[in-house]
Amino acid sequence: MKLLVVDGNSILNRAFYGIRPLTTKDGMFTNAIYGFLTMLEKIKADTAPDRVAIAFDLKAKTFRHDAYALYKANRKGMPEELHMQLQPLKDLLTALGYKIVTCEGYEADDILGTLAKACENNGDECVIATGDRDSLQLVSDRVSVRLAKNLNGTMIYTPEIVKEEYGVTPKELIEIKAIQGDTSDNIPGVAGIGPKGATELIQKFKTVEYIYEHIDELDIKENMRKKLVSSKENALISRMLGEICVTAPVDTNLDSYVVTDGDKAEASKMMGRLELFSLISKLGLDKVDDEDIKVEEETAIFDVIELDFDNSVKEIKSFVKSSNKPLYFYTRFEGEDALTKKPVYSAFALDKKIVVCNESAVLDEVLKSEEIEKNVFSSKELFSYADKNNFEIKNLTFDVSLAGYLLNPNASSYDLEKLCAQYEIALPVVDDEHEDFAVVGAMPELCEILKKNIDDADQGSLLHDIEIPLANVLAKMENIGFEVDVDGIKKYGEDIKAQVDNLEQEIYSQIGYEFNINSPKQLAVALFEDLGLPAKKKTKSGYSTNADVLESLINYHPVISMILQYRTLAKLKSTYCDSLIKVVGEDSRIHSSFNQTETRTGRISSTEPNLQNIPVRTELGRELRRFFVAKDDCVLIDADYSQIELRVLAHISNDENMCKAFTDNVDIHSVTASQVFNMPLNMVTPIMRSRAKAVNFGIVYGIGAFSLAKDIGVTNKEASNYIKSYLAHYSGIDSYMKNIIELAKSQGYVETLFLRRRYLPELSASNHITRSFGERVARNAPIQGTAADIIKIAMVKVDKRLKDEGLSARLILQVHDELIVEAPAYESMIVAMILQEEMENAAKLNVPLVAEAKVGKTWFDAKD
DNA sequence: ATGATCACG
DNA sequence: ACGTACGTGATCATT
Repeated sequence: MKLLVVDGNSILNRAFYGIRPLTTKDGMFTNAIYGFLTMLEKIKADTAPDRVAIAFDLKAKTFRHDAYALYKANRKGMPEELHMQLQPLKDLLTALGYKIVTCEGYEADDILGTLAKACENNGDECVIATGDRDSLQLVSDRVSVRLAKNLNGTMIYTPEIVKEEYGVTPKELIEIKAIQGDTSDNIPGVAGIGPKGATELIQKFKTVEYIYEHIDELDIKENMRKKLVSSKENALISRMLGEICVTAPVDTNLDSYVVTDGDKAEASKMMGRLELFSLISKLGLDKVDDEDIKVEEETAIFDVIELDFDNSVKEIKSFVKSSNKPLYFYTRFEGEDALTKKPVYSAFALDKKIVVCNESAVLDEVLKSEEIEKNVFSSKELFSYADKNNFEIKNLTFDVSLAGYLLNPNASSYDLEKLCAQYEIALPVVDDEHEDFAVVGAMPELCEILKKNIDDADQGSLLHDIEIPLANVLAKMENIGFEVDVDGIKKYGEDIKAQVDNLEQEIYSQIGYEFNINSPKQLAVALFEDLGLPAKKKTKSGYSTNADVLESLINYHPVISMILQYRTLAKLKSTYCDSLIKVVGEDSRIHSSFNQTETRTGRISSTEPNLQNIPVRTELGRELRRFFVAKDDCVLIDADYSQIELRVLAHISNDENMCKAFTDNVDIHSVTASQVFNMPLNMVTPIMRSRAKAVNFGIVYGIGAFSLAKDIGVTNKEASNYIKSYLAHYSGIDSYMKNIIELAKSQGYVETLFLRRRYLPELSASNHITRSFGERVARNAPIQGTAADIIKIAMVKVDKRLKDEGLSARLILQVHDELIVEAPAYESMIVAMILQEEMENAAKLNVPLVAEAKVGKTWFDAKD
């Protein structure tokens, strides 16, 4: 029989500190729970126990020794964000069928010791899972300790391995500790003797007791004997404190620790509430969960019926007419990319009935109908479908995924299942063959809750006037795509490949052997071991070889600049030539996907391929933009905002000096330089301007002197002076930065000018790194988010203007502060005007918004 | 699957 | 004493 004993508090601690903070929407921390359960699964998989006991400390006020209580009292308690996870975890473990063991007046350690001892006595096997080395003293022939070093690394300790690592038997570890002490456990030990001395003494004399009994006769160096004598009392107390108790009054009958079925439905429900959806499936709870909740909540039973065109339309129309409510439906799309995506079926939630139809004509009929008010799951896919089939969608009033995103942009996805779980909406019961459709039956209720929450957050306009219309614009952008010159890219790629090959050979000859330059690990060996160059920065898995580090080494060895060059070119080749070519459609155009529910700030993102990070900063990289072209007889009109984030900052903070700078339309970085360096504008040098520019960026990101110093290559002190001077001159920004944190703490979130929210649970973290991150985000999110809102508004307005004025020009790309339109050459002037006008008038700020449009045959030409 | 690196705003 | 700017996505190597 094999018993697994888990040191609950210790593993919980590891999980909490080892996993980045995860929280639910309303700020409940869940990272430790998540980590604990993940680790528990791993431990079980590794050790295959027959029985499991999970030991926790009680919130014990009494300890078994008074002296111990005194020492322990100094120990720091758990941080609140860990403590709040403790009871939910225990409840969850119980629901999962585990036996939790606690013992009044004893610590988890003692429970481990007692159970381990019991196994030993009965001839059973025991594995102790902990993160705490204290338990190593329990190791024996029948007891092993599985020590979690960090999230990935674990060590199994047997008596042999303890001996190997410590040079003593497990029992003797207690003796060592008595002398060496342990500050984290407040065990004093012998002052002046550390691990080395303690180990030596115990290797020679085995026990503390023996040492003190024969203190005068033993062969010990005089100064060490002195230390031992003067700390005798502490040593004896320490000996007592350090030994784990093996006689705690806990149930030692192993059959009490069988893992039962527990209450899986309850467990799954609890995890749903904690928004730990990935765990539900990881623990294999999916199916059980749904049904049990349904029964418990007495949810309605829905019929799922598959109908043909005539009957579907009949049912839908009669529902709409009689219920006087919107139509709720989900359309399933399948396909590789924007062009091949097709509707497979649509499922409509009617009264206690889900009508499924795979004839797209039904979908067409519904989408075109002005009478049918539509609540949908993903409007972008529907808009895309309508666009491809040349009709317009009428009366689409609600999009579940967009609403879910606005309410909590921190979530990782917004599918119906997840949203229903998050908002605790029970799925209806349907027959076995139609389980997949059950979520559709929950849509009316889900929409009701989402709408209420959107109203409560005052986000109605953001959803209806910005995001939903934008979904239509994005869908059209995806469908149109961006024409590329494939042959041009190929030639360019071949040219680069030749250079990469050359560099590769040269690097090999410089280093003296062939290796994979793309492997940071192998490169680190080559540079820092074989060439003996100084390693500057460490990463988790070794020495960093990033561009910063390499640049600092550039004068040490000629191979460094070759490697830098190699990296640049290899990236250009693989990401921007080879991969780009693979995603060019039959129509010679690239159809990127624009994701509207991805970023936490409100920006859109672009994937497959990402067209928002096409090179521009280096000359060679920028060349690539020559192959992004307008189609025959057309041109590209590229318009970008000037300093939109700083203008937004000027508006939000209403800082007098910064607002004036923008109103006067003067160069903001020069003005900042003159403020920071305290001199007239005409005395500002290019270096001063570039430093001031870095400060401006830093301020937007939430700034720290260290990072600013690193960025512009000045001392920490200088950087901190810049910041001080900046905030003194822009006092409005200073007070904004202070106030926004207070506001964020008190309301739990920050918001943009257009009421887009971002929740900031990090602000209540006790870990200062996490908290500082939260503070930077609190400063940055309203700025970046408002800028995102503004360009979204501009996109909707530009799209409408182009249509209203009967132009053939079309928006094809957005890059955060830049819009690109493809238009017949003869429309270029009017389009440039429209772009500038709509972008500049997208929002009314305290400072003017400025946008500039340029025309060219290729993206390269239209960019400057 | 995760980390390191590097492309963009 | 800490570790260090905000937001993304793709690639390659490695586990």
